[in-house]
Amino acid sequence: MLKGHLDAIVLAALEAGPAHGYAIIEAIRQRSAGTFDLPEGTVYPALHRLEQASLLSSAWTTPPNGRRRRVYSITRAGSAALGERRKAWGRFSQAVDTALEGGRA
Amino acid sequence: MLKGHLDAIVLAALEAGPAHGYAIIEAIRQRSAGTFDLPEGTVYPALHRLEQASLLSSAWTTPPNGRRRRVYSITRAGSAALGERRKAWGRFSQAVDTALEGGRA
DNA sequence: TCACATACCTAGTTATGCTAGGTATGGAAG
DNA sequence: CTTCCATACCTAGCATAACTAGGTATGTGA
Repeated sequence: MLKGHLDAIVLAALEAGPAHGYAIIEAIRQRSAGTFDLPEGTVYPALHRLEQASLLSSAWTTPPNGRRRRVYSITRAGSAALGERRKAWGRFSQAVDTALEGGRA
Repeated sequence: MLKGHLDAIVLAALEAGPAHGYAIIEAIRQRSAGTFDLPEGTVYPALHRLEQASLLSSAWTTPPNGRRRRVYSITRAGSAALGERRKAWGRFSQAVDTALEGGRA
């Protein structure tokens, strides 16, 4: 369970440049050092959600020798949202750290 | 949204000693420096869940000059589970950190 | 031609946190 | 003495999110 931070992770994966669903899954696996090996049923709905929210845009591509792919790009709003999410994650993880340690930190 | 880490936070709050629901809410608020100001509708069901799972035990108390209170204590299994949760949180937060930073960390 | 990897999708289940109510008592204020 | 507030407990039902478990289709190599 990714506990609500999936959106930020997907946005971050697309920050480096556009990619299609399968590649995003692979990128997340590598960027998290293997910890997040996400099933398609998790990622595809998330991509649709993010596009619905205008944080991503998508376009179908059919390269001459390849399969059809839906390539996602992060939008301006998506970059802004990612910035927010990163800050929110920082605050959240800090708070959990101190709560788990007894408030001593 | 506490995103699945509520149980660990509640267990950690009870590590210092038994407490009743209202006091636990207060303790969590202080231990998280005000970040987690949890509604009762979040905490009470969580306490019941944790007792159901034998990670907590409870007893009613009626102090001579006070109201009835249900005091929760962490069990042996609860302490063990808390240890696990702390480790899981460490792994999880580390993975999110690197995923958000681009895997450079 | 048969299997496998790539590539996409969705319906339905489950878990969990929260909203929005409700009950009851002790103490303070008027 | 009654009215209000803080304390203290509870639950039904809602919303969201991630995952399970399917399905479709195509290119590639055996």
